[in-house]
Amino acid sequence: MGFDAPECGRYSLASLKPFWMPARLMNLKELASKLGLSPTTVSRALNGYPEVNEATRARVLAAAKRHHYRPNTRAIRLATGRALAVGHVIPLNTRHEVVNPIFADFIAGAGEVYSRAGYDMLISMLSDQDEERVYRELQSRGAVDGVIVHSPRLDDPRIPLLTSIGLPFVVHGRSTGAALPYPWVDVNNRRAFQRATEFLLDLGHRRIGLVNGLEYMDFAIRRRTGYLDALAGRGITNDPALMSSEEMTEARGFRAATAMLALSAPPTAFVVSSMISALGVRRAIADAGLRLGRDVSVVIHDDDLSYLKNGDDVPIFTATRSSVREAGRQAAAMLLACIANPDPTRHSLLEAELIIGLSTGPAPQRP
Amino acid sequence: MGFDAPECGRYSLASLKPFWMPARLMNLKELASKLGLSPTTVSRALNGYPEVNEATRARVLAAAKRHHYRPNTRAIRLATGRALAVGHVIPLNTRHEVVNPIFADFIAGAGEVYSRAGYDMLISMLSDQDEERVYRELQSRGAVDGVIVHSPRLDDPRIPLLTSIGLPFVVHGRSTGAALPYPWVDVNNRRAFQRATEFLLDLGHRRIGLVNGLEYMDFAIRRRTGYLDALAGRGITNDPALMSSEEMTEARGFRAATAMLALSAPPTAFVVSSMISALGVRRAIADAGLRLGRDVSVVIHDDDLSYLKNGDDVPIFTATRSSVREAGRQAAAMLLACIANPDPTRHSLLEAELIIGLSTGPAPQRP
DNA sequence: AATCACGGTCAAACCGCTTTGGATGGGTGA
DNA sequence: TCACCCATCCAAAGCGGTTTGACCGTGATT
Repeated sequence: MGFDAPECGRYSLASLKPFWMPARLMNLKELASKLGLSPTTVSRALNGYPEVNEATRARVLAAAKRHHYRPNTRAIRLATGRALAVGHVIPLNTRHEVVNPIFADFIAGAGEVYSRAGYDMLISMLSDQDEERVYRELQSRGAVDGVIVHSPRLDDPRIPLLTSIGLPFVVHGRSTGAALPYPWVDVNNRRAFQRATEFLLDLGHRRIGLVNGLEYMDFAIRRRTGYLDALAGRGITNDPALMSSEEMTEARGFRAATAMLALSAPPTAFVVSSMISALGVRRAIADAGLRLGRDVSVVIHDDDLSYLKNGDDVPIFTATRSSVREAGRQAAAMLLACIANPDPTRHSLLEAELIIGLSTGPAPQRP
Repeated sequence: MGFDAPECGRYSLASLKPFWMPARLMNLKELASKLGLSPTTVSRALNGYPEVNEATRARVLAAAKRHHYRPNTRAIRLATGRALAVGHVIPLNTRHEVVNPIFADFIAGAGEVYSRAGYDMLISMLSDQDEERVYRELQSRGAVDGVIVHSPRLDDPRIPLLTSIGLPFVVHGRSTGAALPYPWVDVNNRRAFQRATEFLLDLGHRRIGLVNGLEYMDFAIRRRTGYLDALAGRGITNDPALMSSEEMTEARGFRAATAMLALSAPPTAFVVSSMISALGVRRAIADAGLRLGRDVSVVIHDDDLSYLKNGDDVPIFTATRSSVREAGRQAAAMLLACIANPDPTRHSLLEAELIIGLSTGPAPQRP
């Protein structure tokens, strides 16, 4: 308590003043006494309760504005018992500490909804080992009213955990094998990849490579299922050499595609799980002396990331597109709804849109 | 208050129970009475105050662990007057709502530091119009103890604003023209780009294109200065047709490089402000039938983003590399220091490392 | 033996807001 | 005229911690 003396010689004390003396803030009691009213009445006036005279309310509102009064969030939180905040717990891939690239756009969407509702957004990123501890603490410290669960895996342990400790949550994605019902927002990954694959089949491609994400992630499994369903629908047996499952980075995409293109019967097309992997696939195609969209076709899944747009006007890649920012908005809205009125049966399944870009064309004639 | 009845038929009420009945939590008073001690003593024991018997302290700690006691953050915040939280206000480019791609890695680094210090990290993203309002509210609501200022512009108005309202802050980057001293963490952008350009000059390149970010951003100006300094140092006059300043997206990088390569005297090398733009530059080079690293050289600035690594083992691009995650760690640590003991003269200048990749080679002989 | 210092503990005030349970007084209906 | 109602407003009790100031034995000091 009380600040230490500054230990800087170069700058005048005057110019430093604001650093040492934060402005004293107006509080309820002071505002009330200025108005000659009780704190009770002022509080009610500001919060729109009916039992206060409209003339009084107007006076109060005017005074509040004039004195730049903002109720202290800390006090509100304690008094109401609500945190007025939600948490996003972002798992970092333990081995490489990779942040999921869709994360920024997702929370940009979610943040819109929270700020409109007067909620704060808390982020905690951590290696996935101490996830359980973090969720428990978030709950017992009363830091948040609910959380978003990111990057669900198969039969994800976080779902029973959160359910049992009674912390409201919404999952971004789904978790195959979960025993309990839980609220979620997800893209129809299976359908998207089935359509992408069928689109290539319709163009005459028969050997189609899958460059997928790591298949302990739920979405990656669904995507593979869609890919396999499409092949099976045309009576094509799948070739394990044409299916890779890796982290979704440029380098891994490059490596996977290079390996497949070196096969004696190389693929004439790829379905790729992410924009970033696809950049590596594109590089592999170029390095092999082939031309994208003519010699080799590529369909990607496009999360419509703001900093990695699939082209300005014409899409570079043909893609199944689904805005992850919109998913963020929906998940946030659903979480707020769950906080107000818990109901694990809520969910929202978003359909991806197939957009045609420059990266696909008919299968080349001579194999 | 009080939950509404569930309106779902499919699931048994038992399985829903956790959704309706969050577990009651242990609090100080209850813990104290279980121990036959006063709340005062228990509080002091847990917080390591000296005036409590070590035997008592041990008892208290054991009981706290046994009952899974966590002090309620809301109460601590109110009682101590500290928010125990810091804010990151992320400006969204108003026109396109683009999130800065380095953001995720920066806060991953910052988050490490905060969580070790027991601080929460609050994110708010918003169009840059209502920034001022947000900072003021963050302050007057008492939601945070300090903030990180992202993406500073020339003579950024946020610096005098925060200084005057007395909210501790650290800038990630610098703001040319600021009148007051302020704490910052930044990469030596000028030096990095000077070295990158000199490296290309040493390889014999004479016409070097600059694909820069938008030059109302402070870092972009410093980078251009470094580029120009290097050219001037060799007595080369710069050609405005070889300098572009755009949003750092793949498509813009592609466009800028394509235009330069179509000049009658095209560049034989590029200095590129970001990994993402460089992907577009690479595409432009390939589309022009040229080969990266042989016909055309490229040096990029690499923020060492976790999801967009510059190659797995060998760097794809020659680059000036500086980890933005490390910058996040430093900024966070500095902010915590400023909160504890304000001092606007703190700063940290990180030097980028020049790493040689596959994208550079000697200038081709016949121009 | 009386005094002092001190380690260990506690009661109570406080942080700034919400909310419960009255109080007050003018208007109404019988 | 009197009881009753309703519109307004307020005092005080939380919320769950921290922190101040006081208290009380005990061994050391004089």
